[in-house]
Amino acid sequence: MASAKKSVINLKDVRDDIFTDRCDCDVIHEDAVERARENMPNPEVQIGLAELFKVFGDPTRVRILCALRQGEMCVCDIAFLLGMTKSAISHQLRVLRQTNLVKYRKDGKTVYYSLDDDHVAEIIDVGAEHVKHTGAL
Amino acid sequence: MASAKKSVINLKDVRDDIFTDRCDCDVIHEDAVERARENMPNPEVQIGLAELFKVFGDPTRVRILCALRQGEMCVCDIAFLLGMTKSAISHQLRVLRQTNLVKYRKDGKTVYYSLDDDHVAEIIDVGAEHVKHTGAL
DNA sequence: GATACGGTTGAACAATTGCTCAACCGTACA
DNA sequence: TGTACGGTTGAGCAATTGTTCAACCGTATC
Repeated sequence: MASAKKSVINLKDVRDDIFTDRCDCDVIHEDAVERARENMPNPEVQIGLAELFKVFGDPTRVRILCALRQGEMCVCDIAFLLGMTKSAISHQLRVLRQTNLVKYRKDGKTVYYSLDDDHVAEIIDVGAEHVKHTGAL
Repeated sequence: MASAKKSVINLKDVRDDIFTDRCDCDVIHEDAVERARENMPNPEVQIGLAELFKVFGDPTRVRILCALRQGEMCVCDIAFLLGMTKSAISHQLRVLRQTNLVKYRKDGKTVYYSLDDDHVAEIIDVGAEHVKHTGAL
């Protein structure tokens, strides 16, 4: 839980999965497997991807990110906007902080949060485009 | 669970969250809240985003998608590549099918899976770029 | 100093989730 | 027809996760 690394997903476990052969079948198309193995992002990036998207994959967190995409806000503002408690929002902001998706600045009692990186907005936009395009709802 | 809609996240519950005021504080910056409320994607898109990213947010599923990004593969190939059982892979492929991220074709006993949409590859790429850029591991 | 308020935190609980296991379906081939 | 194999499925279990609740920290104001 409060492991040394901030990783939500245990990298070692996944590595074990990768290198321990638990497969219950033979390869049918060696060429396809070889092509995939060579061109896929390396395991570290794969796990990083899963961790990144996992954070985006919660309604509360993604709504917070959508809100912050429009400009910085304090915890109370976000709580009011989403109709949730400060505590619930603060817990999720902690996750977003630890994964470097938001940054913050303090001013007196107030803490202002904002997106940490242009990539974050970009990911939201690409995702939103897909959602609208497929109407997958 | 096996609800009428294929939604993993219950849209109605989130709507209730949105419109039921569970906030335990006052707005501090009305302008910021109003700006966010006006410019955020609508609730349907917000939930769609969370559902989409939730699917990407699992190591096994994202690795499957990374593999299929290099070309179509059958279940056995994927199982071998990831060192997992056909069953485990098949369960995850079902999720990917239901969310329209992969499509498939049958040929005899074999089922070939591939990405359903260019957006899927795009999302992987944008995410991978962010992961490499931040070194957030 | 006392009070109020923005914000954080940890424990606990309910809900969700991914894999395993065993059984099963369909197609191919002997 | 029987056997083998690719693939799917449902139940069950262990692990993870998001919210609530209560307590607490810091800063500002009286």
